[in-house]
Amino acid sequence: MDITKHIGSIPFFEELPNEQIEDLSMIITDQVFDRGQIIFSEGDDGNGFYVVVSGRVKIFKLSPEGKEQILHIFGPGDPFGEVAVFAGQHFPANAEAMESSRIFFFPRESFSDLIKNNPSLALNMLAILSKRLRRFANLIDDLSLKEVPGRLAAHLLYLSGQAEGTEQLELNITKTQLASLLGTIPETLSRILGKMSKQGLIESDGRRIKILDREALEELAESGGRL
Amino acid sequence: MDITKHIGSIPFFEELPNEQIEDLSMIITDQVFDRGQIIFSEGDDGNGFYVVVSGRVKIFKLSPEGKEQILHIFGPGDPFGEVAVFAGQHFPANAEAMESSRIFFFPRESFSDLIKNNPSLALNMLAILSKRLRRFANLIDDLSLKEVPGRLAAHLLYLSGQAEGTEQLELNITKTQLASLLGTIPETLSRILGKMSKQGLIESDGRRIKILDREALEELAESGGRL
DNA sequence: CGTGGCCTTGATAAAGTTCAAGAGCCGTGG
DNA sequence: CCACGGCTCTTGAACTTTATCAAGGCCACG
Repeated sequence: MDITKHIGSIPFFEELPNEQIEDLSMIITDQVFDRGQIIFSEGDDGNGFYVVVSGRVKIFKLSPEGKEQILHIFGPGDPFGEVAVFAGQHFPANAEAMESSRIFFFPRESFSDLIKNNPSLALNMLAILSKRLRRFANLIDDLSLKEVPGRLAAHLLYLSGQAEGTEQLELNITKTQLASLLGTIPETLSRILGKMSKQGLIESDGRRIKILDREALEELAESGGRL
Repeated sequence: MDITKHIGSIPFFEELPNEQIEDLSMIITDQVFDRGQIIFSEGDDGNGFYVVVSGRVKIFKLSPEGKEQILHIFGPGDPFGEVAVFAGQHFPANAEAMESSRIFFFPRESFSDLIKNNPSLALNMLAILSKRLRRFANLIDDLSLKEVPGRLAAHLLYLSGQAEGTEQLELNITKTQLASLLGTIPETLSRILGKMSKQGLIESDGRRIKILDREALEELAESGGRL
């Protein structure tokens, strides 16, 4: 098995001495999930956490009527479900494989033992949780203070920040999912993309979006914006 | 000074050996903030974190037009601003004293040293951050999936859960602040409280609110609810 | 080639915000 | 002691944003 290789390449475990990586490899469960398969559901007992090895996983909440709000989309190297390990017992949201994905599972006990002996691991984990808190704070801010065009503008700028330089973006999710990520519905998203195109802010062709007027987008994102 | 006594009584530091509490007391800055005074602003450099000793502190985001979304309200024993210590450098939101408050400040360096030697401290911190993530996830869920009546119902039930048993609640914040906490504005909150009263779900008199029909409220909170 | 998912567009309706005005409350200072 | 200013809360009316419902087009995959 090449499990140890995989573990070593998870950013989060990088600094771990080989010895401990081998220990880890003994307690890991290695699983593959098909596209659409549920990894865990809100309220399930969480007796460990997961790391994406390959593929993508979406973390989301469901309203009683079945509408979903996506909280995160995680890819290779990203841990998820850790909240259940440190606070309380059950998962606060649902996790589903967006495509065929390989996932490592780390049982709670062994992991918290590990942390007790590895302060740097704890600090890593603290950094990860802190970053998520920060992102959530922004999302809450956006949801309550900005309207959809503002949220979309902010998101596009965020994406272009990732892929630095280029004004040319490629969505790696469907527009329906993007809508859910922005806290709205596909119809509304579609209309707003339309308006933005008509006003020359962007060019939108399927999953390809080109930023034409970055300043105007920034203005929109800042101001909470109307179109 | 009785700083050590105060530190010992912060839940979070409880398990710390006396020695280290004394070490801590050497590096703490002890400050008093008046009502309305800003403790830090979004974007400020965060070279440490805070703990409320007495009083109350509100953590919030501001829209460019000045509308605020309250993220947390913290009281005695609650730490805040830790995100800046573990992830990145600047504070992701604003902090303001809601009343005259005594606050301890812990410089980043010394605190992260401390954590390196105290795994249980790290675990405590992880638990705190995890709980906040969980609360945020719920808030996001509410904001995007529920309408205001549903959020209000959920919040009232949450409050009554705290003060266990009684159906009689006393808000300890203004209705304007409650509106901000729910992601809406005072006018809307006022109207919805009015409707709930008319329909016999609650009785509302100033800051005193009495739950008359708990089941109906639960139904509202569950279903995302209309009135 | 048909079926299902995804995307778009239109008409309609609901929820919430904005703006404006007024009432109640409280602490300060004349 | 009373009046003033400031703040909170409430209510009404107009308006805006967004969701809902319905229908049609497109594309990929079996």
